[in-house]
This record gives sequence, C-alpha cells and structure tokens, in this order.
Amino acid sequence: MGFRFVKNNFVRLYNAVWIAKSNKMQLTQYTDFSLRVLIYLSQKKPGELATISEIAGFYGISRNHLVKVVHNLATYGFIQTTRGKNGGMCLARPAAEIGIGEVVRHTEPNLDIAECFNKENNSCVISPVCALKSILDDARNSFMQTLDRYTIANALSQQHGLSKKINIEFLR
Amino acid sequence: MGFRFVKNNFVRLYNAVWIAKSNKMQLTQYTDFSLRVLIYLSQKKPGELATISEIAGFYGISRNHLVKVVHNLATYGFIQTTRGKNGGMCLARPAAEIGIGEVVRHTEPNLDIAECFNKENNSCVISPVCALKSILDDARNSFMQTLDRYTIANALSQQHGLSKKINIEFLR
DNA sequence: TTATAAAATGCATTTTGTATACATCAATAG
DNA sequence: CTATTGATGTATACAAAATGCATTTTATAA
Repeated sequence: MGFRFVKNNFVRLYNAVWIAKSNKMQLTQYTDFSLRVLIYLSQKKPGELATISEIAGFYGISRNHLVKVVHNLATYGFIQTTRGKNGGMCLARPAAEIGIGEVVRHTEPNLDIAECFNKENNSCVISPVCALKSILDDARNSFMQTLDRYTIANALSQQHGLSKKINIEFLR
Repeated sequence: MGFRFVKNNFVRLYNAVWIAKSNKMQLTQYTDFSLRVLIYLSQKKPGELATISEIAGFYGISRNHLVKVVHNLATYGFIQTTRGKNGGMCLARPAAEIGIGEVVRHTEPNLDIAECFNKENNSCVISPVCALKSILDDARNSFMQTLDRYTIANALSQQHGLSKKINIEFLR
C-alpha cells in the first residue's frame, strides 16, 4: 500500500528473539495519504477541484481517514478547500514549490524533537554524559535534509511516458 | 527516558486536527536499551562481566525486557554471554569497533525495506509511476549513513571530565 | 428559500505493535 | 546438588494509529 516501508512480510521475533513486524522508524499512513493527496492534486488541470470522496475512491483508501488528512493539509496551507456544492480542493501552490520535507514535518510531529532529558520523565542516569542524543539528532537531520531536496513535482516518475498514462487515469 | 525522541509533551490533534503524541519515526525502546547496554558494558574493565539484573537496576528499566535485548545482542555477536553462577556478559569487540548504525540495523528491522509494491498488499494505483519510494529510500540511507559514522565509543561525551565521573558511578 | 453537496468536527471503536510480566528450561560454578 | 544466571516461550496491558459513524457548518444550485 503506497510507498511506505510498512506492511511487508519481514517478520522478526520480538519476544525471545524477534516476533512481529515493527512499524517504528516509518512514516504513518497519515503522511502517506497526505503526500498522495498532493500528488493527485498535482495532476489536476488549473482551476479544477477534487473532492475527498473522489480521491478516496481513486486510491481505494478510507474516506474517513482522508477527511482528517485533507483538513490538516488545508490548515497548513498546502491546499485550498471550498465547502458546499461543487466544492472541493486544489493545490495552494505549484507542486514544484511544495517540498516533501515540508509536508512530512507537518504530518510527523515528533521529527523535530530528540528529547533525551525530558524535564519530568527523564530517568536515564547517564544522560548528562550521553552523546546519543546528538548522534541521533545528526542522523535525523540528514534524513530530513534529503527529503528537502525533493518536491511533489518530483514524486511522479517522468520516464517512459508514464506521466501521460497516469494523467489519463487521473482525469478520466 | 534515554535519548529517544519519544515521550515529550508535544501534543497534536490526530482526529480533526492533531491529537496525541506520535511515536513513529522514532527508535524503539528495544534499540534504546540495546545501545544503553553496550554503553554500560563499554565502561567495564577488561574481563569483567555484568549481569542483566545489574544493568536493569542501574538504568531503572524493566528486567524482563532487557532479557530479550541482551539475548538479541548476543545472537548478533555484539556481546558474549555466560550462563550460570558468576555468569554475565561483556562486549565481544572493543566499543570503538561497534557501529551505532550496525546496532540499529539489528534492532530496527524494517529500516532496510522501503516497500512500495508489496506483491500481495500493494493497493496503490499510482505505484508504477510513483517516485516516492526512491525518495524515501534516499532519505533513509542518509539517516543510516550518518549513524554509521559513530560507534559505541563515541556515545559518551568525553568532555568536562564527565567520563571519569560516569566511570565511578558505573563501577561503584 | 429550500435542497443538496461538500468540508469540518467530534466521538467511538477496532486493530496493531510495543512493552511488560511471568513461568519455566538450560547451563555453569562451587 | 544447589544456587545463580542467561535462554525461551506464552500471556497480558497499554498506547497509538487507523477506521467508522454521526452531526454540524458552509456554500451553491435550483
């Protein structure tokens, strides 16, 4: 489902050795859906609106979940929404001006925080001398900086004439 | 607790807007504990063993959980364990030769997989033309490559004489 | 002005994975 | 043989994501 790292057959035993599929260090479906909505909208003609039901139907995903995703995207100014009959949504900016990292930052909240010593909760006795916080900070920054090099416009492969094919599907 | 990004006061509404603390895109306690065990062991004198109870007591964490962590670390050759009376564990290699990335790869299984089109589960209609998979691959590789630049020996700050202080605490 | 269609909002429920507890088994020292 | 320590497997608790449902608000068309 989508591009996520999630839901594969890799099984690890967690008790004893590794048991089940982990879902940490992965983006949420929330982010997945957010990006896919933006990709969908990027294929619309200028001025044309898409509805939540239309997008949910296209991808075959939960309409209810998408409602929240769309609202969030609107709140942070990635899309513009119009209520009422013939309403819908469209990109608030050109796809080439919407950074993947920017979107992820608004859908994966804890990315910005590497909290080693939470004032209340810190119970790690070595935190005063522990450098892991900065090491992980460093790694997470690398992750986000890489995402920042891409935009929604980069998210569809332009090779092999497939973008034309997808247009047809999208706007059928 | 520890260095993790987890458990902070950042609250987002998830329904409607954002509700609760997300815990995605974060390392598990499993990894947290794994690294902390290795850090602890790196402060032991050569030949000296530590027990699970000792480490659990030192950090004030669940002994039961630590049992699995230790077993996993032994399975992948990071530590050597000895059962029975006067048993315990020690590092299998010098701390400077144990990479953070290497450890994380053995405790966060799904890091290696950016599965966009799972043979059975793929339901994303645009996956044939979707470039998000490679974009996320790229970002995740940046993350891991950064971790690969550090070892367990780098995980304790050597500044301000704190490493001496921690030694005392550790080996008291 | 009324009917309709769309997003906005809030709450409830289900699902899933992590964390934890608990109960034994296996091995080693003395 | 017995005590101690890791190894192993099962069961339970909890938190967060995902999903579903109901209602409200807003805008447009007829």
